[in-house]
Amino acid sequence: MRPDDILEVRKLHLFENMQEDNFQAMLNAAYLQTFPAQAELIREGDPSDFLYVVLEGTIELFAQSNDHETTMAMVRPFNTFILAAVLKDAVYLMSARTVQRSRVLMIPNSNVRAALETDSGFTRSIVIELAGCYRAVVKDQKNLKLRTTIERLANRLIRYHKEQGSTGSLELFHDKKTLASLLGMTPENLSRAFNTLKPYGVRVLGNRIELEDLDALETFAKPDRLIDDRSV
Amino acid sequence: MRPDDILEVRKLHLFENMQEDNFQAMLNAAYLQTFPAQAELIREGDPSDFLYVVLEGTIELFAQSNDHETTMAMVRPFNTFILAAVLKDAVYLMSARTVQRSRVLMIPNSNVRAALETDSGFTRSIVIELAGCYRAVVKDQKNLKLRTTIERLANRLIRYHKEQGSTGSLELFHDKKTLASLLGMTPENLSRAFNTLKPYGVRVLGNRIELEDLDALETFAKPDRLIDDRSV
DNA sequence: GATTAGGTTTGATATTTATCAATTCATCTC
DNA sequence: GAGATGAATTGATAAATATCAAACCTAATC
Repeated sequence: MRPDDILEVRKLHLFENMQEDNFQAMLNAAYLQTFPAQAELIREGDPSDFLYVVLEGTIELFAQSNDHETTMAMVRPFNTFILAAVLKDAVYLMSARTVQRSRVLMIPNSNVRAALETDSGFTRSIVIELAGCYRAVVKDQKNLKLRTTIERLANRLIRYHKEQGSTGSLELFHDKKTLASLLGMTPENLSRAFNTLKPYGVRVLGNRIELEDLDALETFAKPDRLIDDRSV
Repeated sequence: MRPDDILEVRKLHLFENMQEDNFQAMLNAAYLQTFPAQAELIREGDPSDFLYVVLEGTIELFAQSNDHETTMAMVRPFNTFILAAVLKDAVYLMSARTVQRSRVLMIPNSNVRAALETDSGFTRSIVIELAGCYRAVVKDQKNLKLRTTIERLANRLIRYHKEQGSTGSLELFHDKKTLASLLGMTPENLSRAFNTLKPYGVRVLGNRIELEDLDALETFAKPDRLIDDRSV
């Protein structure tokens, strides 16, 4: 494992309150793996074996039922995924695959839960992390139940725009098919939703989106900090 | 506070690993309140002040945005609500109101978080509880994104039927308007969804629903343990 | 027991969203 | 540069869901 990777992992909120020796023990037990694009990391229904930390690349969390598939979330560095399944020692509720070639740290389930018992700083961090995950899903659910597809797209564009420095344009890090699924709609509808937003200054240039009239877009989208603000 | 209430609270998974003196201290700081029907307990966007434990009655958690309102969950004894907001010391993401006259234990935010720091048994229970809450919302989201309204209704009926002892009939504990919102549809559509399920042996008698052909209903609903099984 | 209020159902219709098929576009390979 | 592949878009249509209005039912009130 590269020294600056260790540093990055150490800086994660989840690990920053952990005692140094516990952190080292956990790292020693962990595996660092690089996966090619489109590799399946976990499958829903399987018992949880590792806690995953994304160091490089992008991971798609998705779920299936009755021949339908939907994207639940995209995980980018330096975030963890499927923490809840590990803590409850339960089966995964979501599957995970790489989008691009990705580097991932895998910490065995048993080591995470051992550290949970012995390191109170780690335990407190886990509580905060989990509470944050919970609130993120609740916001997602409000987004789904209270907005139309077009409103969801508009607000997502505003969010990405802000995250990328409010420069008047933004880049989509996943293809439109995935974005559509993430927003709970079909690719065809996403395409039409972009057209509907044209009068509000939304220009689509492949993966680059230009927002030429942010005020108009925000008036339309009516962003709500209790849904869209990741930090709340 | 009645002795058997204390006993019930003590038995909650959230408190069962707490040290006796910490539990007593927390209880001493808590308020026991009885609210009439339709009383608003908390409003989304307000800073969190209490952790709530439902001892009697039913609480509806709901959210609003742009003149729309949706029911997020119904909380019955003996469960807690808005734990995540308290732990993060953040604003509420959901509002809460009583459905019927309800008795509720209110533990001040600061006492919960103090106990979190000092009582490691409590901290571990919180981790498990939170992880469970997270997984419940993830299941909800899969339910919303992967199923039609009619499938959601069918599976919900099967779940209530099982929870109530699989006697061939079940009772709805909330009115149909609320059930519709919980399932992400309008009351009119819920009514029509019930009609659509008639060929599968679903009989509606006010708040009582009879399932006369459970096999047929399950064949239609295709229940999925990774969505419908509360214990997974 | 008549009256009222609110929940529920039904009917007619509109809107939203999905599906299917065809076409365009971009990218990669040879 | 031709061909092949898959994503993205467009058009036509179907299905799902919401809306609006009216009727109906039920329970509470006076």
